[in-house]
Amino acid sequence: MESSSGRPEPGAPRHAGAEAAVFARLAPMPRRDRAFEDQEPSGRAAGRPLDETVDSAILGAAWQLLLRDGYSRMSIASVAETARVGKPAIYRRYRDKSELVAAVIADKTARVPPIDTGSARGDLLAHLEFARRRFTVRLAGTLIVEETKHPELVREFRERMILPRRNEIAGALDRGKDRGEVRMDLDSALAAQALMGSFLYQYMADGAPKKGWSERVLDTLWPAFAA
Amino acid sequence: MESSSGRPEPGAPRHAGAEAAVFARLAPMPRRDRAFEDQEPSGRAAGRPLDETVDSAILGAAWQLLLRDGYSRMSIASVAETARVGKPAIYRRYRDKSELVAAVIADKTARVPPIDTGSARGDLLAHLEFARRRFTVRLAGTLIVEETKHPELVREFRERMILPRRNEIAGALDRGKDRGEVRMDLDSALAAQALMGSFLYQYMADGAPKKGWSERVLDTLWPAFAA
DNA sequence: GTATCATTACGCTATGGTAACGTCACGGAA
DNA sequence: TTCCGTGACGTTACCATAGCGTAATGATAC
Repeated sequence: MESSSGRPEPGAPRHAGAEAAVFARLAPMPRRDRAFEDQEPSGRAAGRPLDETVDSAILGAAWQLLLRDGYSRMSIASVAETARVGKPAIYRRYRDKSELVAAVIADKTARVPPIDTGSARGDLLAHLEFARRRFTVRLAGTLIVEETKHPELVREFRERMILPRRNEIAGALDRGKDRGEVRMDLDSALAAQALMGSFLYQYMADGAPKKGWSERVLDTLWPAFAA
Repeated sequence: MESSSGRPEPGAPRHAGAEAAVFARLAPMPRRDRAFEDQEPSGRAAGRPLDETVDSAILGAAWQLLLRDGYSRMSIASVAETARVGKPAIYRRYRDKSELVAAVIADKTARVPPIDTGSARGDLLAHLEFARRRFTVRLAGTLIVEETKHPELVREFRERMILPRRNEIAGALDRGKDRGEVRMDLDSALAAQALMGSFLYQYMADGAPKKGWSERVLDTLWPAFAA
């Protein structure tokens, strides 16, 4: 039973036998660590290495299908097909679907573009516009539903996609305080939530907001932020 | 075959009724249409009538499982099992899963409790508290994901659960304007979105908010609303 | 020699949706 | 009251499909 895979990675059971997989729950990320730079100074590599173009094809396809179909409707087979890759190529890298999706989230991680227009209002407007064009409500929706079944996914999502952006916005407000544009006792995090939340709720109520929406929101809420 | 009425129909908004009429054009509806317009004058009923306890058991189970598992994971079989009902009893009422879920939404419809504390701040606080304890982010999430596949569901959700509440809150703000508590040029709908949206985003970022959260949000945003 | 690659197939389980069976509730007619 | 037709009831079985995860194969890259 012991998987015959002669995988050189001792600590990273990738897809072991059924029973081994149970214990493997503790060791996420099969071979993914390699992505963080091939430590292993010695050029160790028995056998053919993983193809990195396959890596990114899988991640790209998974991201695309996750957005389109949601978590539970996204199938490994469809990911493989979209990526023009065999299913085993996926299972070679990720133990199961949830691990793949976690990797996708990690891959797409935030990348909050550094926004600093010089004024708090300008920063907030830029963030709203960014959210309006990029924020993926559907992704948030499909992941939050998995809360009970896959809490790791929600944690990953929060820590990598939600919180960094909220903190970035809060930071813009804090800079505004230093410049005297924003009232000192404002709870920046709550303010950031109100802004981003407006977007979320707008999407829920009426669908994606149109151009000019960001300005209206900011005009409405700014009096609560201004010094 | 249009209607051999099978149901005595004592004002049962259950499956059919005006609410289900939304789907009437897409959906032939086996014998449900009759419920809201067919002649009940004559003691309409050939055969055994639908059991209303089964009606509500199905809706209750479906609601519960929809919240727990999300739309795509919720199965008809599990609904039947939870409701202690046979699958055919469900298919006798709804053509398919999406129609069942639409009926569930219709059934749970808003029921925005009339909130009127006498002050705009009091009303807003009450609404926030209500959302904090009752708003089902998971439901919103799972439905928004179905946007492309089942647009009717999203429409139903918006028109029955989201918009009525938003309008109720906006109404509270408008009453505040009349009393001079709220600034006249406030966009009430946007303000309502910011409040409810704060809740949504809070849930996404940190999970369900704790006690005291509503007050903090309101304290933060109120200056933007006040006259 | 080893481990990846794509392809194909397989076993298993879950699901949607339908059909058949015998039973039970109801209204209307005898 | 008795009987009958209608249609809902639960149960069980069934079909077709789809998904997950594994295995076998032959080729190919290190």
